[in-house]
Amino acid sequence: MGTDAGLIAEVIVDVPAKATDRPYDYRIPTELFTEVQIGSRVKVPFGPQKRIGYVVNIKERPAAGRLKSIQEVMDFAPPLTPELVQLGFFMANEYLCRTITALQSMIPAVLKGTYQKIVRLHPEAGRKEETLLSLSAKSLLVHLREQGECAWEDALRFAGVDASLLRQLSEEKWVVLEERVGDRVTKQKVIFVRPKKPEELANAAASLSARAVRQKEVLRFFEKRPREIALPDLLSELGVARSTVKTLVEAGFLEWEERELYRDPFAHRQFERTAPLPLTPEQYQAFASIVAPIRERCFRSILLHGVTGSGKTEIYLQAIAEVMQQGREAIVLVPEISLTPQMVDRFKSRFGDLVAVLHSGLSGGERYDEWRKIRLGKVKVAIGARSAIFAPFQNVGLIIIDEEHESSYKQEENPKYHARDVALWRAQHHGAALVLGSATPAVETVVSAQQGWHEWVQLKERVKGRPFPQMEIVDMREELRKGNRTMFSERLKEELLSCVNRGEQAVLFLNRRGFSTFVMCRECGEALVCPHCDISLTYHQTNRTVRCHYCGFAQRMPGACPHCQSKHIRHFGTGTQRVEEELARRFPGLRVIRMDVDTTSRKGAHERLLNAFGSGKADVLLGTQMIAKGLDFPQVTLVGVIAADSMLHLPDFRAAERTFQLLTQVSGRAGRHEKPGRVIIQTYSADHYSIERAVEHDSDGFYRQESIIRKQHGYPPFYGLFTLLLSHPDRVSLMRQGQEMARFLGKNLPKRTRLLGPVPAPIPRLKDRYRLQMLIKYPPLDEVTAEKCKICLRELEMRIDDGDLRFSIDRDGIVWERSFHENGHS
DNA sequence: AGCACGCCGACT
DNA sequence: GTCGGCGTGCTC
Repeated sequence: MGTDAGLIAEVIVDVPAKATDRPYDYRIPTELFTEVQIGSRVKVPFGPQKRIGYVVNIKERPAAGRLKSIQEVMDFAPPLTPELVQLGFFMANEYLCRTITALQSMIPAVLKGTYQKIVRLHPEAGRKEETLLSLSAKSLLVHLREQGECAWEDALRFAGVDASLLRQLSEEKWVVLEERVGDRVTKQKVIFVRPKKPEELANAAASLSARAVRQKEVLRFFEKRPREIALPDLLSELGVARSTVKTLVEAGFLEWEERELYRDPFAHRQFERTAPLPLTPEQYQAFASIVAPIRERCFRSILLHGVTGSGKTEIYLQAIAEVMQQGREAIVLVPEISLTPQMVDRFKSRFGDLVAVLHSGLSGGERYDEWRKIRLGKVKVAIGARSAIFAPFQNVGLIIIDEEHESSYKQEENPKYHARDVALWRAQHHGAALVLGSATPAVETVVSAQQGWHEWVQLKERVKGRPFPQMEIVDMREELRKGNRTMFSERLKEELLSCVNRGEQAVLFLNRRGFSTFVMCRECGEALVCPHCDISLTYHQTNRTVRCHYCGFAQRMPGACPHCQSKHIRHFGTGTQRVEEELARRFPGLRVIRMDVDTTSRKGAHERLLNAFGSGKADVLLGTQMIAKGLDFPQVTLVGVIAADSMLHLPDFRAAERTFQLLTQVSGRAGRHEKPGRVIIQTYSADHYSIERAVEHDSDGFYRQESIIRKQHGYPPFYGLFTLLLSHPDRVSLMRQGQEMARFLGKNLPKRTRLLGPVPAPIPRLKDRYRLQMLIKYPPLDEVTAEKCKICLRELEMRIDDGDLRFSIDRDGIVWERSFHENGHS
């Protein structure tokens, strides 16, 4: 400790509290001079404790008098680059979150959770006299004898156990306090399977009993492809059980071997190298617009507005090749849901092992490995979901956001960033090209393109001149009048039948899972509501339960109304399970695959179901949201949307936009290959513009109309929006504090703003917490006012003294044209 | 967020 | 008298 000369590091400490959200100065010991860099993760003494922090600046003179020293540098290479540190400050300001929270969101989880603190029984503890210990200490020891060990946090849950007691017990050798590091082992054991005698596979198959269907399937697979394959891949590819393979190994037809290898999710897969495909004139023009800023090495953003099937991916691939030729790197963001093996394969096939893939299916350690390849410059392309925008490259030339309108680019937890905003910041920082690709861009993106902030490139043709599917609206009010009270219109039934009779496939889309949407008593009119959330419960037929889709609450379907004991309690509305049942009744023999959260929650189920459908094992694919995008099956010639208005009436200013996007995206699933496609849209709101414009393939018309409405109602992108959400376990306290906060805001918000609320949030109670919402609107393009709002909101947050009150702020309609670099961080 | 310090009630 | 409850305030 001392004040003498030397280098000083500014450190953001790993304490996500408002009081500690600022850099602290530490002396850098001479022996660490070369190791400590901006972005380094370090251990520092902080008050009476030792904590982790990130170096955000290095300077010569300290701000405070007495300085402590950095104790340790934790990694070989700093996990953050100076650019990402700067970005952290930007995000903290922009999204009103703690700097440490922003920085932590940029690195893989294994680096932040760093270690779990564990309390273990000391080996000597068994032989010691316990009588002198306090009651709480004894009860903890009893627990440890049973469990062996427990997490530090759990130990503290014992009455009377606190940190000082634990430390004392550790000094007296009753327990061991241990810091356990996360799984950062880079080796993995994988079993490989191969045929023993490839030439005898046919004979082997013949020798099996007729009942060994699965075994024969495996042998036939190897006949076609007599190479070795990793066991997990074999299982997921064929959907067979491990035991099936084991039987074949024991019978001597196959052999397997366990090998230790460096974890690489794709190492054992073979990729056919692909060459660039020739581009159509339209595609070439788009390619040229992207490549121009890359060659000039200056920032530019491009909205690539291309109809479904217009070949955007090939353009991305060729633009990336250009970037790599310059020795720069590319980041590709795709929505998690479309980060399918097919998608990844396309990139891997073109660029081989120069690609790192970051998706949620990876284990913590695998993710860390991929991330490290980026950090160490071993790869040139990073492809992944939202958080891949933080890929620690140093020389980015191109950032691509595919399906840029997707709501999954917005993070729902703190920091509540939008990957699009972060991408813009990084692209500006690097002088890179930013490509926003979509068939149905977000309204704000279209508007800012119209205002000239993005180059707007349209792709209006599908590759190989395939026609757009014919789209048809069926007005369900009309059906009702004709006496058809089922969920299928006559048109849909007709088309479904003829589609299946031609031997082709259909996709049916319904945005609600479960069997019915709500359960109501016909006697008293009360609906069943989740006891924790104030949301109607959904009936699930398979196990006769009612479930809350928000918190997971489930109970048996009651036999009588809990309010009036009447037996006349019934479910209403339509979910995927009910459609499935109805299909089975009306079309006996029809083979249906249902895909929703309930059928795809098991690992690999998603892929297996899609593979089954793709290989013709079903006539109909019935599903929710998750089947809307990215699917490409040549045999699909009919798409049916069972209730197009299911999301139209939600209390969300983006409801119309979402409906238009959804209809356009699902319609893109039909007739992508040689056979022409047809789309049937059932709705009770047949004349709504979002549905009409989608059916007419008139996106310009939709954006025009939607812009007018957004402007009229004062919504983004024509107004800026802060959405405040307050939640509290007690309704009365919440109401009172909501009123107080509104009064404070009313007094302190800058001029030119409007405060709306507080009103109950769209979900008024969630997981036993009541919720209130407030909106602050401010004029467009007015970043001065936005900045003043942020100051006011920070002050508001400082005034909260109720530990039970949770307060979160969402931002919308951030203005695009302002140069982020002139703002915020120092 | 932790953790120490400090100030009041109920126990040997 | 002291053990232990949790309010208050600080962390380079």
